[in-house]
Amino acid sequence: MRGIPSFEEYIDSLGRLSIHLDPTAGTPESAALIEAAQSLYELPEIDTATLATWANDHPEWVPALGLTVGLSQERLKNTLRHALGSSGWVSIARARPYELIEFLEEEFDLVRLLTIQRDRRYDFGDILVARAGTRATAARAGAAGRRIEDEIEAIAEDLGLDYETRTRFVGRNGRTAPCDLVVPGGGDAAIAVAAKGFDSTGSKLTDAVREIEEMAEVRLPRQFVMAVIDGIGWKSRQADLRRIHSLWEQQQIDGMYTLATLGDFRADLEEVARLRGFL
DNA sequence: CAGGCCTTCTTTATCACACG
DNA sequence: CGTGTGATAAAGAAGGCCTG
Repeated sequence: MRGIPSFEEYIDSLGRLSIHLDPTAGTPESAALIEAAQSLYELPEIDTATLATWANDHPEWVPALGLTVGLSQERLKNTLRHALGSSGWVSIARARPYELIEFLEEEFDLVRLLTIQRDRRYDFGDILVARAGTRATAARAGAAGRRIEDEIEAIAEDLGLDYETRTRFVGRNGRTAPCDLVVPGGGDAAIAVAAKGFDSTGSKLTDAVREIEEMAEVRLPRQFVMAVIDGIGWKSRQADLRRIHSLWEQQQIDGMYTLATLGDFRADLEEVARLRGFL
């Protein structure tokens, strides 16, 4: 047996896993996009009718229209699922191309954006900006996440409650669980609130469910647990959403709300706070 | 700088339909 | 009527930023 290397030696032996790719190298995906762009470029006229025909002729190129209005492939999927009932743009483009284009037009201004971008000349700076795009989307993600948190915090603030945000609360047997808002504080929690908004999908939604299950498990009977859950990402993650909903049905948590029913949230929060003598 | 957040990418399972 | 294939849905892993 070899001896155990020291921690420092281990650290020094860590290496890079990913390989670096030449950003100018082509891939099958980029080739398809270039072909799609060329095809759009050659359209003699751009309007909803010609685009519907185009989409119907090339269903697999629909993502190019998404990119035109600033929708990545994943966002396109989730948006279509929300609006047209399915994330499958191929089927949609084949069966109801007009509906697809009308939607992109009304919601995202497709014709205008395509028209002005198609004939524009792009320089080196534009390319660098495009490559830096992932950074911008990550920043947007953070902002979207705080949206719900900010909303519920504003309500607690407006009601004049003492509260803490983004912390853990203590439940039975001294066990703790995470929460996004707690009244009046994590150490003496009476009301714990989870805020989980996702416009995209992924296993993070499963993690969010696990977190709420943890809250339900740790809570004392007298502690009130509420969850504000929203975002179109849940439409592609219905099994996870169902798990939260059944916690509610079984009264393991006391309330579940979307941004649209935040009025109920406020009313319930106020009622419980009054009951506990915080107001 | 650990921990938290959402999005993107990848893989696996399920479904629908054409074909022989 | 079984099978194979293309497409969608669902699940899992990774990436990248921000905040306290």
